[in-house]
Amino acid sequence: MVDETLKIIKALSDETRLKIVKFLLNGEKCVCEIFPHVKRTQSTTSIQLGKLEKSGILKSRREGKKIFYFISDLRVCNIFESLGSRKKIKKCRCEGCR
Amino acid sequence: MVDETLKIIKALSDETRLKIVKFLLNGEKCVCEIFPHVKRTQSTTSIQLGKLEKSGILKSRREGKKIFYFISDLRVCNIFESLGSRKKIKKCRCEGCR
DNA sequence: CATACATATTGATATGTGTCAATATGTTTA
DNA sequence: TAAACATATTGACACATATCAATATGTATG
Repeated sequence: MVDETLKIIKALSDETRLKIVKFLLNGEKCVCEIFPHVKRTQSTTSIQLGKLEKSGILKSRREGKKIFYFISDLRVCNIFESLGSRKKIKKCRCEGCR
Repeated sequence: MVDETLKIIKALSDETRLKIVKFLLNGEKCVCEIFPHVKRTQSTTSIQLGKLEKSGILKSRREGKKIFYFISDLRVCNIFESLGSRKKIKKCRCEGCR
């Protein structure tokens, strides 16, 4: 139980990754939208997206040349609510939110 | 808003610190109880307790020779609920819980 | 006041990881 | 199928940090 909790918290414990997840609270985005938003290189962003996906927080789908990422774990949304983020979650695609 | 969230998440993103905080969900503990529980050196434990206190998650009080640490931020308790920790929070001393 | 006890700090070390440029992979389009 | 586009991977590097043993600090007790 510590392990699973730690996995999720560690996945969010980096500025780039946290910004990505917060950005995705507005709905799915493709990589080409994400990396300018977080102000990181395309490669850096891709690496961090990979980690978020590996940890189970995000999922991705291909649409033509683009790949879209979206939040896939309700617990992540709950964490932001817990932390008093007043931002309304609009188009989160995770099971609990849609 | 990312900054404050990140601060809390980073504070919890280490196995030792996470174990400490989970342990303290049962109520305040002194250092001499904490470091055997997390299976770390007294010095290591003290360092991590210092970081948790600095981040605002914990507070401490002295009672004789011993120093007791306790959770002081409701958001931390909420995070564990968000993450589906079914453990009942019993004696948490943070504002929201007592 | 000297000693034992509880916790904090310091210095050294090892390990992890975030970042970027360059390159590779995969997909569409002309 | 060649070229353009979107994303992923690799290798190098710098930096952060978790850990421990040893020591220092602070508190009570005899």
